[in-house]
Amino acid sequence: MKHRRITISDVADALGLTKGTVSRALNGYSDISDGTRIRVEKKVKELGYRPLSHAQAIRTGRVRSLGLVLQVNAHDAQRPFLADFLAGVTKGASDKNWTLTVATSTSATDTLDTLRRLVEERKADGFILPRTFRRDDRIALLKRMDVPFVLYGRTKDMSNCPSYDILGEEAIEEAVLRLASFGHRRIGYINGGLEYSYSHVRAKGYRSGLKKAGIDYDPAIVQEDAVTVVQGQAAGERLLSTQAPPTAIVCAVDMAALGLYQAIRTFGLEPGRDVSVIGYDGVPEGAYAQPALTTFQVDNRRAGERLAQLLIRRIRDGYSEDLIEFDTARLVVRASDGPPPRRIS
Amino acid sequence: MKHRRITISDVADALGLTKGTVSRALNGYSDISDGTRIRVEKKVKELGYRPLSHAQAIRTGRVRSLGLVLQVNAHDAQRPFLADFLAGVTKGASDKNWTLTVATSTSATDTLDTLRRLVEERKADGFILPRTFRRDDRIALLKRMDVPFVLYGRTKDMSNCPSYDILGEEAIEEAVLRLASFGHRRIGYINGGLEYSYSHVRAKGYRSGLKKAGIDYDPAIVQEDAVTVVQGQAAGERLLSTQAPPTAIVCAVDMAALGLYQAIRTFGLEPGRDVSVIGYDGVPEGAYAQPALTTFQVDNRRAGERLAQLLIRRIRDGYSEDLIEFDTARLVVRASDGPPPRRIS
DNA sequence: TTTCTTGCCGAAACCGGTTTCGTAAAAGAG
DNA sequence: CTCTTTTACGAAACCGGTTTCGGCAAGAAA
Repeated sequence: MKHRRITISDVADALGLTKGTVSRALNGYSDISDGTRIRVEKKVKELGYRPLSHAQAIRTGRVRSLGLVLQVNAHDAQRPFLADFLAGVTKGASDKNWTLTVATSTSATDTLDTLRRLVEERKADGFILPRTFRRDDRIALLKRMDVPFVLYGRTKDMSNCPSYDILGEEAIEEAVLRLASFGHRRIGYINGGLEYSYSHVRAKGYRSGLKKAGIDYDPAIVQEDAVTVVQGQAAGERLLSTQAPPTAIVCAVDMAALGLYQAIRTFGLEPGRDVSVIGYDGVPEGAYAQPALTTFQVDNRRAGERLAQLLIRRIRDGYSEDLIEFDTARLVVRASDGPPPRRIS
Repeated sequence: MKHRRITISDVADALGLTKGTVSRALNGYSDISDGTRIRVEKKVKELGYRPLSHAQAIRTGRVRSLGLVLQVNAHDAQRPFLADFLAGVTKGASDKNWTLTVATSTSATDTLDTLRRLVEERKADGFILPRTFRRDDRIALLKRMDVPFVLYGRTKDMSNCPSYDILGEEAIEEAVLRLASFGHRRIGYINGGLEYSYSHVRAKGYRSGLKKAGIDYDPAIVQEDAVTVVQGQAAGERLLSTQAPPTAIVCAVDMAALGLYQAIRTFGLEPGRDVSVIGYDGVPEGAYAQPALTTFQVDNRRAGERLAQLLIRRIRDGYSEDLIEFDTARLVVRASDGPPPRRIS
């Protein structure tokens, strides 16, 4: 025979109580004496009883699960950060005895459909929204359906939006100042796509860095929409083709920086020596590149864990102002930046 | 007021039926007339009714969810394949209206605990076991608890094990034969860890390839336990330090091949020209490496999708022999292999 | 016409929990 | 020592589905 799983009634019977009493004892109701509460807890451990979360869910409406919808067709920088991020999220979730339900989608509308389906079938009590856009339909949808969520990133209208984000503006500003302190005066910038909110954040850091360094902003040495190696290479070639090409370039995304390497070599120059490069993300490839890429490392595991905790609190206690957190990226100095080359001519 | 979700009773009331009848109509019972069945389906669509999966689960015992426990401390080659794999699994699952529950663990025993917890709380009806070991405790545990699973890979005792795997032996054999046809006679091999079943599979392919090429097996040019760049580099240095170093090296894992590149350069040689290299996995880094890595590409998205389908069939219909599938890896010819260098001396 | 099937649906139990409500016993107040 | 309040638990409803069982009505067989 299959060993039948033990239910709350088994626990109740073993103690001569009713299942209602056992349930209240386990859920911390105040009308249970300490004596019985302890007896119940002991018996639960003894019998190895664990409530079925979906049996609880039917009454409480909570499945104790976090939802995550990943859009994966975009063959962008999503890849490297995923494993760490998942590790963080599931850590944060399982610490509180929650689980994670993941789904994938292939387009923005597909993402919305998937979210809707998960909500309707109540597969999750709330959602983590990674890679937020400036204007994000997911947020609008979930707000309309009154479903809790937390952002990894920011968005235009942050009202009632619990969120966690890295201070990319600080990092990029620091990158600019660092290059300026090396003596660079022509510092270019390769940004990500403007639909992403992080691109605006980091661009802001670029400008404030220039201002603090007393350098004028020159749109001729700023590029956009580069999040892959190929796009980074193209953007780099455009920058280096300008009349007064930059001697240092900050990239909003590591993968673009790696593409920039190739562009630099196309011009017969050497990254790190002739043109300084500083990236952002901390992708593993950067450490193996030649020269190893100086970059700002983001701790995605920590991000995932914090996001899970924030979301659980949001689900349990509702929205409050203190559900907004920021963290910093860590500068990892390697070999791709330094003083500008001495002018020979 | 919050808009109450519509239940099966709402559908029943709207049609003047009982919820039991509606339930049977939707679940294909034969004692429902076609007329009412159609009326029910129309009304369901009209009202936008969707059953709560956890409400169904309480009676049926099925939560319609697949479980996946990833061990992520091992900072190995797991990383790149994850996004595609997840995309495949969730695709296969959601096509049948199932979902995916993921958890992570940091050690082998942690994995077992996590599996147990998910089973006890019934967070999943079955599990996908990635990266199978020769001797795998997860399999033993799930068999003992009578929980369905499917392997991505093989194991020593395959009895009653639904599985999907890539024919790594064929790929590696082809790699050896390809190198032999270029004229190589000293073909080395860098294997993965012997705890993984895939290492045995691919080693078998190496030997059979040698045999078909009429080359004797020489343990002096075979290395093991290399799954990272660093390990690959170390293994490569050992191979190249031998008395009669190989002119071509096959790697069981791409990341090791990328490490091998560095080892080759350490010896003042150039990968692809002086020493041919063929990898296996198809990691994206390989395409950007110099020279671009010739490798066997594994379609992890397809693997995930097939695994999900196999597992759902296993859960629904029980085990049968046709739940074992194999697929092939696709040779991607790039620039890291070719004829051996002409002997100058 | 009577009897036996068969088709089709209602009624109710059931799954494993949570929550409300009522009340006996114990404790406190007068 | 009575009366009121509190404590601590039992009883039962409830959540939203699924499944079993029984029976009415229509059609088939006798």
